[in-house]
Amino acid sequence: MTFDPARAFPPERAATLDLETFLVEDGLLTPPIVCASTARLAAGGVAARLVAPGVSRVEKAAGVARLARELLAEDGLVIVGANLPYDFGCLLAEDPSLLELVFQAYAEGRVFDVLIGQGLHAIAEGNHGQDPRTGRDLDGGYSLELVVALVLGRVDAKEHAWWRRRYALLAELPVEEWPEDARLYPVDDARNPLDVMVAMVRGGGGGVTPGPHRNLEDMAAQAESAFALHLGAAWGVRADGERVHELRARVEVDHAEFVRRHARFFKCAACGRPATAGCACQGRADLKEDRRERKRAVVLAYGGGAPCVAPGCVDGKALSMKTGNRINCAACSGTGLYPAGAPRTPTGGIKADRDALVESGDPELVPYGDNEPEKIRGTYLPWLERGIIRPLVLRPNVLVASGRTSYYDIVQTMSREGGVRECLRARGAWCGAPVEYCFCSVDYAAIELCTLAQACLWTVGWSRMADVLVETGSPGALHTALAARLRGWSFDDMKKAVKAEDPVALNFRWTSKSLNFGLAGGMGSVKFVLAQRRKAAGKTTSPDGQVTYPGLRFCVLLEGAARCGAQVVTEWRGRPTPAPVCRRCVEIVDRDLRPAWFREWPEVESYHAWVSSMVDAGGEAPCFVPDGDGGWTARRVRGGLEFTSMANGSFQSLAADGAKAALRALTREAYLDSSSPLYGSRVIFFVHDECVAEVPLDRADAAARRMVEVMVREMKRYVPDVPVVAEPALMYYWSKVAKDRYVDDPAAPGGRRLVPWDEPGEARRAA
DNA sequence: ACTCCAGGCGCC
DNA sequence: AAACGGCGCCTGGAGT
Repeated sequence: MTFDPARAFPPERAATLDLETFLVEDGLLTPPIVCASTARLAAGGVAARLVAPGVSRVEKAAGVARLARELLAEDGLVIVGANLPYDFGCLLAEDPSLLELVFQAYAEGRVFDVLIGQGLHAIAEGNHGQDPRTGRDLDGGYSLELVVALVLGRVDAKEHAWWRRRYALLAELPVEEWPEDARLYPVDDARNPLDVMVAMVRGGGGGVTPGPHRNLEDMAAQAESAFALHLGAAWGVRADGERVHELRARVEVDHAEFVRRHARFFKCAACGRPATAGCACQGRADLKEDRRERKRAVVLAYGGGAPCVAPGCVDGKALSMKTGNRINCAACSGTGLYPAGAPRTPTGGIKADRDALVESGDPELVPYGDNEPEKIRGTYLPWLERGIIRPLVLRPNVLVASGRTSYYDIVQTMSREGGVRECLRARGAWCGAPVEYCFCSVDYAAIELCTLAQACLWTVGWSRMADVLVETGSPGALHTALAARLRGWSFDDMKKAVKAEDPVALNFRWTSKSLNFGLAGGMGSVKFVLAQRRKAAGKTTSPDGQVTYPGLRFCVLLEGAARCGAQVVTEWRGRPTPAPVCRRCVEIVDRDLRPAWFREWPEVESYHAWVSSMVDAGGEAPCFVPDGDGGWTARRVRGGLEFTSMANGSFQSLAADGAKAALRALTREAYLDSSSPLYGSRVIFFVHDECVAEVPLDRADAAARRMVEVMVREMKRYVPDVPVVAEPALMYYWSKVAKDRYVDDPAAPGGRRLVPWDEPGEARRAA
């Protein structure tokens, strides 16, 4: 039976809801309501009206809440809007008694968000995040204005928008005294989503994506996920002032030292003079990095140095074709040096990233490449500092092309090292919270291997990876099993050796883990070697102990080479490599490791064949979900894919969909189910396979156990034939190194109670 | 002063 | 035959 959007979301049973509110500000995502507007289809057209009864803001807000209650309670009515979680968030702040009705509407699939609808359609079309008229990337997701233009072809969506950010001024005035534009704008804003929704489900819009839209079968899940994300985002997260200040002090010291040591790579931000020369602005302007100098150093370190021979290039400068200005010569990236042997960027520039510096072996460039404090200083600290006085509220984006989520904030990309995450602190008396909380973080173990195994069961019909998972019940066993095979040991021997932290065993397990995570998506030998020489992948010490390399060096680890990179290649199988790379490492991977990996998981070859056939058939991938009958179906498709995107996307989207289902279930329970140990907890944010919640300290153990239960249960609905494991940790400060830590407690299940693994700030400092 | 882009880099 | 993917933010430099 095919899905019919006009049956699932009947326009004749739909009403829009849109609020005008005070402005969102730091720490507050649910500002006071001023008025609402609503629209629905009526005989001969659309009936839209403004709701702002009475004189005072409080009267108006109460009227708006009454309207919302009527709409939510109307049997079968579909609520339509743009970014509805925002409106519901404001409503719930105004009138918490609406909570059950809101969740119920979501549970019944009666919430239709036109922004999500446009994203879903774009995913099917293979142009998510782009303006389909121009192909250019969208700067901040889908807005109502954009969607109205794309679906209806109307460009007047914000015609009366002058008042949009000024409704606070009208809050205490009766509506009769409002300017006409202020009365019209909300009505437009209610009418537009309804017109859009009708086109999305029936077709007939006048724009470039006139409808009917594809993928709307996934609307209910994504809309509720958006609501769950928004609730967590509005709750927000606090930063610990003392830790942030400590971190700031530390990185400023590090930064000053770094600039002093590498002064020749810095120049005055105001006048551009080298930091070493001094200038009139000194002390008043910041220093900034001189990219040209950085690239020159790379060219020289990689054996270049002759003058650039490009036509028109004089000391790295050439004349712009457009403006005639002197700009950097494209051939030498402005260095004025012929870049023989230097690593290059995809567009032909000189690659001067950390890898290029560190691998140059140049005694000055190697330490210059290691500038971890810069990212902390420039990216993480400014954000953390906003969270000292007020909570950091987040701006989630429920749906990206892969089916995963993103944030227009940095929560999903917080550095695991350097004490950055550890600045986020669970609320408690220290910040005036009425309840003591701790963080509970639960993440899935190797979930994308579990979903890969499930995808293979569906596309290939069998999976040795699934067999091992079922046999061991442990995703980590996939790494151990491969390590055992690579080393020629039995599984049990490898397991024991790893537990005993035998260095050889650990090397093999690290290597295996990397192979398992990289190769399923179609990664080749060269990129694999390059990826594993990143700092985060560990480190490798030469047999004589004289050199320690960042990352894994297979020539050293597996074949005892004295040095990595004794021979370097810039071309492999007739194609240039993204960076110079150790020949022996590539050979080991290409000749031994990669084939061994495919022998270990032979289903992947067939899986890749399935991917190839789907790419050949048009590049449209089903985003699998179980059909409840042992097979799969697709609630969403993703178009425009090539081999590697589809090879990855097919298990990535399954993991994303399962994790989102878990997020929804956790959120429902935390808000609605007073009998659950999760009641009163708040799932603050979501990092693909990890849910981070604030849970009341007095029931943290039970809440954590329940989070694990719910997350496993929900993921199992998406990954029915493979075991799923979720691992909890409690902590006062967010951390990736947090492990589950138990104390004996006869009253707790199993006689032990999960407790925070770290200490609250005061205890830490005293210690 | 502003926008745009490439490059770089953090996470899963 | 061969092929990791998915994000968003910051910076410096070019263009306007």
